[in-house]
Amino acid sequence: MADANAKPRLHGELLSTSLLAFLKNWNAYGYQLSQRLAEAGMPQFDSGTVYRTLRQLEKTGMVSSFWDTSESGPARRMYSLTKAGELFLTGWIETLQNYQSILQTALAGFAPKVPETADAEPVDAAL
Amino acid sequence: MADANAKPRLHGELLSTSLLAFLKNWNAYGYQLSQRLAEAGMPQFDSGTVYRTLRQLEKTGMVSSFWDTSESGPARRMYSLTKAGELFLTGWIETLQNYQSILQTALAGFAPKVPETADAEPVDAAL
DNA sequence: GTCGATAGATGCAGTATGCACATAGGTGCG
DNA sequence: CGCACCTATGTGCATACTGCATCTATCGAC
Repeated sequence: MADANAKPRLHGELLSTSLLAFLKNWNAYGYQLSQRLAEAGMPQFDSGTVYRTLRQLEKTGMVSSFWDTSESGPARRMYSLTKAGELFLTGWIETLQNYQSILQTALAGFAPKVPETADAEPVDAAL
Repeated sequence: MADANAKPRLHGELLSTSLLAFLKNWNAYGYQLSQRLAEAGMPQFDSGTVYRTLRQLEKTGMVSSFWDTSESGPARRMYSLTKAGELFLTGWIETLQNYQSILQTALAGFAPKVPETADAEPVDAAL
């Protein structure tokens, strides 16, 4: 999962959140979302996973979809965000913001309140 | 995975990154990290997963550890960040920052550059 | 008809995860 | 001592998620 020279790759909750965010003010279908994410500079990820994630989000009521056959070409499954999805998205945004601020705190010298725990001299990272 | 009333839960890369960040200027052991994360306001997560993740990070060379028996009580596995871990961490921080900015863009009215694709009027999220 | 792009989906093998439980050292107490 | 409880780490198992390859299908161009 975490390989030395592994490029960060989005999946799981991050992918879900991305998709919901893109759908916030935009109705789109899987192929489109997959492309936009790639264009947006996200590390590329599996389109199969995108489709499956979307179906999952639908199953849990975060998005709703219908087959769009108005355009020519293969039918598209158009997705749109539901109220539940919006709420869920909001929750995640908050969590991520909180997460980032904790990360920053941890990186900037020290972590959270350290009661009386070990002193732990800033050892020169061994390898 | 994404349940309507599911509270965001950290795992995967997010958990790995958290752990590495905490270890950046601080040597600590699993139990400690688990507690700090909880105290920091992170959604609570499985301690078993934390331990396993730490072992994994060690296996991939991100952290190194040794048994600390200096204090009384059960032996502790003290972890410290390696050079590789620092690099990996840096990469992830960047990715996450990029990720967040994309999220923000998507949330703030519209997503990434939309070439000529569907107009998609800002439909009032159906349910 | 065949090639390529679009659009979505699935099978499979490998991995990650949550939950419950196991192990063990140490302290406090009657 | 016996026992409860906290610290500290780990494991087994069933389930879920993931990446990769592959499959179907529609349409336009040649």
